[in-house]
Amino acid sequence: MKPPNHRTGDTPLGSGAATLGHPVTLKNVAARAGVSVSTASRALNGQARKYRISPTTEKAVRKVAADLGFQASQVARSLRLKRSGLIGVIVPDISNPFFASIAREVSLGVEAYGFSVLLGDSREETQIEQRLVEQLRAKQVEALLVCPVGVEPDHLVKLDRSGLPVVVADRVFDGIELPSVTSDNRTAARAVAEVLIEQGHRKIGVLSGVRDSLPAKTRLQGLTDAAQHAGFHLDPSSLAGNAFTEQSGYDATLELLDRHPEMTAIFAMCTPAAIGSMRALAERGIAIPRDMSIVAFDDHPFAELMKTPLTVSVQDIPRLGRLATAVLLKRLNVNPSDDSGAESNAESSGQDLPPLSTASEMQFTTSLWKVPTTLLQRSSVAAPRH
Amino acid sequence: MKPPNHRTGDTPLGSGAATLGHPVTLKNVAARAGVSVSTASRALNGQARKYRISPTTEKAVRKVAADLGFQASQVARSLRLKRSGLIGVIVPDISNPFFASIAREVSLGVEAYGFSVLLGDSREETQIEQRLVEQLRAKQVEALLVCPVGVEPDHLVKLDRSGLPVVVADRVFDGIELPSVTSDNRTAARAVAEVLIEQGHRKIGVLSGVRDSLPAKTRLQGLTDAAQHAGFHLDPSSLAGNAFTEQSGYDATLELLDRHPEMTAIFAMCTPAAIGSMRALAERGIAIPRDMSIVAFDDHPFAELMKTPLTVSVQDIPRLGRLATAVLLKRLNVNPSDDSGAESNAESSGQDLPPLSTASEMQFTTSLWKVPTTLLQRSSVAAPRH
DNA sequence: GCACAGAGCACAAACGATTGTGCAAGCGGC
DNA sequence: GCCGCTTGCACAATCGTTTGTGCTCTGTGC
Repeated sequence: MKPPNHRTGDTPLGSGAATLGHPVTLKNVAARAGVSVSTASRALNGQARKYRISPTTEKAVRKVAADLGFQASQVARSLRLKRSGLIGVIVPDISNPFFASIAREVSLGVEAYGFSVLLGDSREETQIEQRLVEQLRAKQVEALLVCPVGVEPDHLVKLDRSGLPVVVADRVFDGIELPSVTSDNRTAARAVAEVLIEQGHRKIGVLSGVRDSLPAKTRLQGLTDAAQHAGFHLDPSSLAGNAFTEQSGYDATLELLDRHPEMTAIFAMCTPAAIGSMRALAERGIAIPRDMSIVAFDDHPFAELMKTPLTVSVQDIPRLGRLATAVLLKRLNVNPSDDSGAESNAESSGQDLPPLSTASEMQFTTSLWKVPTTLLQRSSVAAPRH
Repeated sequence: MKPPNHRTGDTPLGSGAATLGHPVTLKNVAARAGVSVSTASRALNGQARKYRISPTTEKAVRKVAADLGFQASQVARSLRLKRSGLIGVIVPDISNPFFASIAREVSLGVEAYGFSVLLGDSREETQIEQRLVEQLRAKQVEALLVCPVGVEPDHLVKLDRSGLPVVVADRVFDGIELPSVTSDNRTAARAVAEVLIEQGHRKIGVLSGVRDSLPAKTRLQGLTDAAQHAGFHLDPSSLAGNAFTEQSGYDATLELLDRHPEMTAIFAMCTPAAIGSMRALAERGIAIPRDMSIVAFDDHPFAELMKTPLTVSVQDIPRLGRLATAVLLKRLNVNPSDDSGAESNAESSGQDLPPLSTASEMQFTTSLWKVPTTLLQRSSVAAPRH
């Protein structure tokens, strides 16, 4: 009828992919193979037996498809199947290795099931986060993994209720009605605080992350636990900062130095804040650990290599990412070894994830999974000189 | 006819988004507003005037849409418009801040134009890279930014020829027929090499990245330039390694230490390799810079904070990312200030990008843009002791 | 009283896939 | 020779949009 195979057909030889413009469509394949579109579709989707397509025909279709370099349009497919194969991942800052690692694990983990990751960088701004959520929703993502920026999880809860599975990681909120994945911050905070306390520190300044976020609250809780156990308590005025950023750590440190000159140690709620703090301390000529001890939480994998040693509580970030991925997949009802998946990565199937083995609790709306942390002591702590 | 507004209609009050399942479609909106789908579509797309929809009707439609929380399905839209609004970004390792920064800039830069970024992590494997390319192609990405893994750009060139705009960054290839963005590696390499040479180093070991990649070749070239200028030349046997990875740096260092015990300095082609090298040196009890000097290229922003100081050539990564984004956008024919874009980020429009001001050269298939680098000297270099 | 213009909207055909169902052969049994 | 079963495939509806075209009014000029 139309001259469709003129262009695709007159390349030197029928082999190779489409040469230009001409998106190779199923219709083309079908025409060239001399069958109908439906037959072509079934032949290519392994539905040959089911719909009684002869092996001869099937092979013919496959050959033509291969020759033409046919790739089914996922958008048409999505429309029909109501499955976009897209998963949204929204993080506050992808250039932060912590979030990058999480994104990475999700990307690797879902790839085997034919999903792709749509990336969103909220720049630590709630407003942008919301815009991204809308943008990704419009793109029909099938699920969302969010490391929320701040303190407003409401729009996420609403989204989840409206049928789009949402999983939150790291920046988890208290009583949030969403499946969440985070580290065991309380235990970790206590452990890291005890390093200070055992050295005799009592005047401890805290560089806080977003105050209302669960990580911040829980880490504070762990510190309080440790203090209480050691028989003292922390004055609320020794808290400063309100963000998980380097800038916040810098500002908060200066603030604390002014407010509490007697301070002998700093408890940073994240590595970026610790780095900002170090900058501030360096500017004031305060040496670590001679004049000031410092401990922190590991938000990224380079802490190990930093010039000022830093005692940190190390999160198993890839594991956290894998756990989040597993939760996502469960919510998407893809049992590992379902689709074309089950290829190589057995680990992404949740085997190494204890909480997931109890697969029963995976039908939930609100559960909190925790990943254990380890303590890495480096010489950023000494006894106080005062 | 059908009872479509039964479900969407009986939520407590028409306000708020869809409560469950019911994807709010244009048809719903139209029905509720008492108009046809086409009218609804035009009303919502600002085509009211053009198609003589009365302002009354237009407002009514808008209101209903807002009430229902209507969001046009991008997949249906894509199908019709043949524009997916998707841009693929494929990098060897997203958890490497260098690539993460690039991905970030792309994500931020294209967001204003309604594009989203589909992320692919090739794990430094050509095979996976190719699989990802196919996967993203099927998802109908409108353009691809690739930081290729290795040495085979052919499939990318073919892709570009077949009509899918491809831009490559960083891991650029010699004579590759694709628009490329990279740093000015030759100059940078020369500068960093001269730091060694001026201290008297002549026995220099080189930790190479992928041998056939342009960054590796060009950086070697810069080193050779510097050597030649200083009146000596490098033995090919002083090269080791063949990947931009920490492992490669580690292995190559051990190899070189055995092969050339007289070596006094190391020239690492990337920071991960430098880090691997440091590990190897530490294991052998070799101190920096006392026993061995080392210089490197900045692949990530934390070099500044590392415990062993490292003299590096610093790439302006965000700028590289923005440049790549600008090239992408150009190839997509979105002039900044076209769409709903032109919001805030003036910088992403290419203003800060000198090579782009010459907008004429943007219609190309094969151009190489370079971003300047700076030199950051830190005490990882001392005079040789031998 | 009629033609005609413009306003205001509806119809229907795409886009590229999937899938339930229907239709035409071929073949064996009686 | 007819019925019925199997085989092998084609038809057509559908997913949710966009958009060219055509239809029906209302009002005006003459």
